[in-house]
Amino acid sequence: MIRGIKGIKDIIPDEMPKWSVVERMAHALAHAFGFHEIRIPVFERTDLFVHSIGGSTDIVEKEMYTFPDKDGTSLTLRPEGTAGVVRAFIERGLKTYEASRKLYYIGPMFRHERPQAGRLRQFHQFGVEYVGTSDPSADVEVVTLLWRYFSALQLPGLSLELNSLGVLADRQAYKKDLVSFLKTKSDLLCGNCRRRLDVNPLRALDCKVPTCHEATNDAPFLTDFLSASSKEHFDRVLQGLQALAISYSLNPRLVRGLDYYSMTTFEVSCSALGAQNAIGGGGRYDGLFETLGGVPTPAVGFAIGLERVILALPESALPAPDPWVFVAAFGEKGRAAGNTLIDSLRSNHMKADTDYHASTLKTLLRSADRLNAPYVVIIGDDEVANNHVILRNMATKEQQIHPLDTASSAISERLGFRKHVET
RNA sequence: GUGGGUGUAGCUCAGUUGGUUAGAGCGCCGGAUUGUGGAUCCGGAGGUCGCGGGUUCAAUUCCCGUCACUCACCCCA
Repeated sequence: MIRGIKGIKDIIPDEMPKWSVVERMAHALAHAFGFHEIRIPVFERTDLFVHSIGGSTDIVEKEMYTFPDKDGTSLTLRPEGTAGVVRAFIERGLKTYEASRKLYYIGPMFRHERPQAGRLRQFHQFGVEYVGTSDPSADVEVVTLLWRYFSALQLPGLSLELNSLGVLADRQAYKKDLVSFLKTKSDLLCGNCRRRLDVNPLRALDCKVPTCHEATNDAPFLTDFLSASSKEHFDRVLQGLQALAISYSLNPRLVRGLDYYSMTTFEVSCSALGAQNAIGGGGRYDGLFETLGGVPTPAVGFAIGLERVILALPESALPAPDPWVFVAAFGEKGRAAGNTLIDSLRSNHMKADTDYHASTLKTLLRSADRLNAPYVVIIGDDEVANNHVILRNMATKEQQIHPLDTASSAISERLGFRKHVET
């Protein structure tokens, strides 16, 4: 037997109702906020990710699925979506299209990590990118969409944290100060943090090793190093969120794992999730376009892990299943009439199905019961002889007779009408 | 990459201090007066006990290895 790949899951039909809800809500809210869908390739040149995400990040250092093309070009399965969107934006000249200011995507991402609860090697993200404005209102809008999306799906135990990384000059001044501080505490730091003291000292701030946490207790805050304009930008973002009654907390330790972030960063965690509790996050990346060879263009976006959303999704977020009829047709004439009726119901956009394995009324009803059919149409030789069918409500056991020639439209109308009333 | 846990029926799991035909619940199939489902009762199908090797008269059970799944570290969504 040939097995699937570790950390790469099939999404089986049983799980699809949740996926449908989660994806439909993403499309619906993204559209409501004026974002337009973009579909970008699942693999790109490796350089794209190295230059955007950053060579010293974990993603690039050890988590990418990289392989040579036939001509030797190094290609990589996308570990995230922003790099590809920005590449497409620059390469295709999307700047000239009004719709391209606000983009969103849904699709699979790939990272070679050890799988665990809420972490897979192929996982799916819903992300948005608001391109071309540095107005703090854009930051607010993106965070608002993120928050409204989770609220609409009724996810429990959410908390939103924000931080500002400032502009590059702010961070450089801060890094200098932080490194000299950390060096005084280096005996407390874990090996990992000590190693990246020079390349990525900010990471020590959100290291979970207790001694590191202790060591960084009195560390200087990046917030204190923000320039006046950075600070003003961040304040306006926070005011915007307050005005919309979106509650958040400030986390000066919030450091994101991708190098391209600047200014506003944010993350939503979900207490219903377990160890991998980051369900969505993002921030501003004003320098990325330039890094990738485009004209300097400010932008802000987020990415949401859909598997994690599904793990936290309550049953109440699922819509009631559509009404449908199971056609219980038996006997020679009954089955023939049943097949015609099924086709006619389907032509009326009424979901109709049967079970050819069952041949008696008893087994047909049992099958209908197992399939959770709310209604069953009974049609045997007797019904055909009498020119009618029986419509049975499985929950109430109530049965009514419909003339055979108008049964399809009568049933479609009746159950279709119910559908509109219920939803 | 590192650590822990677990691999026995379709699913959830017992069990064998090494010993003949390996169990339960759920599910599935059939039946319990002929054309009315779920409940109950009766019957039935279904397992190389993850894989490989070792010890032994004998291994599903003990030992070693290996693979898979899983949780956690790390990191992120």
